[in-house]
Amino acid sequence: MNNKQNLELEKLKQEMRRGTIVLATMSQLTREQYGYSLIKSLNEQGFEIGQDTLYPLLRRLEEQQLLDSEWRVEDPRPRRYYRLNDNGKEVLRQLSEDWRLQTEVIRRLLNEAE
Amino acid sequence: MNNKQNLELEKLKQEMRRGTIVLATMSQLTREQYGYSLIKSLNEQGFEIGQDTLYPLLRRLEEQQLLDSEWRVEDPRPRRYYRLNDNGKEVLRQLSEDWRLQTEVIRRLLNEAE
DNA sequence: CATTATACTGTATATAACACAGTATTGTCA
DNA sequence: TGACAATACTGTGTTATATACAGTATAATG
Repeated sequence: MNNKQNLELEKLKQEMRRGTIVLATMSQLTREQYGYSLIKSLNEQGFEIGQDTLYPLLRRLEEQQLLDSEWRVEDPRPRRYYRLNDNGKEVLRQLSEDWRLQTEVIRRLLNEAE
Repeated sequence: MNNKQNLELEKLKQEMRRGTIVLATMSQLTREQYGYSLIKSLNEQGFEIGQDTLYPLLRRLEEQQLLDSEWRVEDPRPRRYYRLNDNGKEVLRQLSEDWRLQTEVIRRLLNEAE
């Protein structure tokens, strides 16, 4: 596999991860977190995500009224805390359900391919 | 859940499916298929995909030299047949592996969220 | 012979991940 | 004490891709 092909492969993998980013992020926001801790936490658990991706996503989720955020200045350093609201929790439930169904479909497709 | 929120939810689900489209499509192309049969086959197995999505994808995969295609005019009707080449099969293998790892990570994240 | 299913091609658009740049504060350790 | 790494964001592109929309044309079916 040459260099260009490897690059294409990486792009395809990235594209695959793309769809899961919202789900992975929301899954961690049933309890309150701030951006940096969220990145660390996801990375430690094997889900790679950078600032470049997370912060815009958080703002978008807030626009869509799925989470609430709040500045906290009492902390050792000012931080913005994020947490799913009821709306967001319901959406997370539904996305999780959809995810389960969808992965089952893919699992079958892949098995068949072998 | 009001109308606007439902729309947002559908958009998020769609976004989730997005990443799986290449994988699902490629999984069916270890054996030769033409576009229309591919759409039918995927839909029957629970994976929704339309012409709008599939044909541009097939053209892209061919550009990336992951599949070969060929017009067949002897058929009752002219059809373009698609099939993964060796390159594509290798990419499918690697994507499948990545998918397995990735879904395992998400599974853990979701369990933890409950 | 009208309608439905089949089987594509081509162009346009919206969205979201990611890139890149910038700002500023808090440990830490030599 | 002063440099450096880690922390903790904001703002503005760029690019790739799914999807929308439009169009073309043939085969089967009742």
